Amino acid sequence: MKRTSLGRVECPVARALDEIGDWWSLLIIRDAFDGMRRFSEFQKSLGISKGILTARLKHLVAIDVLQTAPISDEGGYQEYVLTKKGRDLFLVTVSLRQWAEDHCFGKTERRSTLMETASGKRVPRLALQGRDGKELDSSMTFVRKAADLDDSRAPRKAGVLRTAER
Amino acid sequence: MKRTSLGRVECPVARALDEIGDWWSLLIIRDAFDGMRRFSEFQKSLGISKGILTARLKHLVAIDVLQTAPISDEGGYQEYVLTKKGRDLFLVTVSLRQWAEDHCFGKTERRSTLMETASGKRVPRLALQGRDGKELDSSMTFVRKAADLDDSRAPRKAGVLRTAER
DNA sequence: CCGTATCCATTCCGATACTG
DNA sequence: CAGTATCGGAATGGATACGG
Repeated sequence: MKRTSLGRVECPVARALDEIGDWWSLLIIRDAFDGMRRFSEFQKSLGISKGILTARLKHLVAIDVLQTAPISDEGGYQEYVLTKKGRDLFLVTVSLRQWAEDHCFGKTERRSTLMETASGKRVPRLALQGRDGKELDSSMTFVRKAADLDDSRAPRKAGVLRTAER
Repeated sequence: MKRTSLGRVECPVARALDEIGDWWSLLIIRDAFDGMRRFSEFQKSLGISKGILTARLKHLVAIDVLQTAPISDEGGYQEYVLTKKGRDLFLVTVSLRQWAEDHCFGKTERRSTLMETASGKRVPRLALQGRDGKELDSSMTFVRKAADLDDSRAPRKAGVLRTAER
């Protein structure tokens, strides 16, 4: 039996994962942000098998995250280039990167770093600002279901979240 | 043969995906942000099979994204609660959500919405600000490899990115 | 209610060989 | 170089039955 499809649910998080939530897609996209465009570049960088890479590239092209373009000086081959939809995944990769920097490395382990070209310094932290300009965290938000769309009155689910201290 | 492990690579994006990059983990975490804590709540919400849910919850506890706590009024059962590491995934879910809102829904399709409790309005857009206060996109950044850490001089890879117009 | 155990189909993925 | 084809092992995931 096939995996349950998340393509038509109302939650945007689920839809995103349905499109790019597999093990390889975001890594391919990361490499594309890093300037890679050719089959062999991806394959070498990722250590992925050719068959899987072919399948993933096809999928990413199909959902318009990547776009193929002919390589002019070479015989009939394609290169894979990010579309607008693909470039818009930038903040996704940044959020993952910053989370992992905080939680997935030992003190002494070295890691690659995202740098700002203009200043030559590290890219600042991502932050979600509320309407009042202060930073929002999850406890200050709630999800309104699509069905409640017409109900412009307030948050039934606010304050529901209970989490561990640490 | 097993899947290549990404647990020890130097790229934080890869490490993040190694820990939470499977099909279900971020959906479980999304539900946890939504206030769910019990096995049956997750199972019902996700339509996931019990065996897989068990495996995923165990994994998330093992990597300290979720934490178990006894349910006081009930016999010996556990509830699953986000840790700090888990709560810090908030921006990851927000970035995925906003991307999918932009690119994965038809004009007329309804979707759930992340709301700000205080104002009762939609959560603003996530944005990455550069040092100068202006918004950064991928073309204004580059990745410095760990090996280049001591080389504090500038960007060799800046401007390498080529993308499609659309 | 909260899982565990088992079964089975599908999918994933790496390895390799092959083609233009 | 850029794939395609095929193989086989491993993991995924749904369904169901069972136990505490």
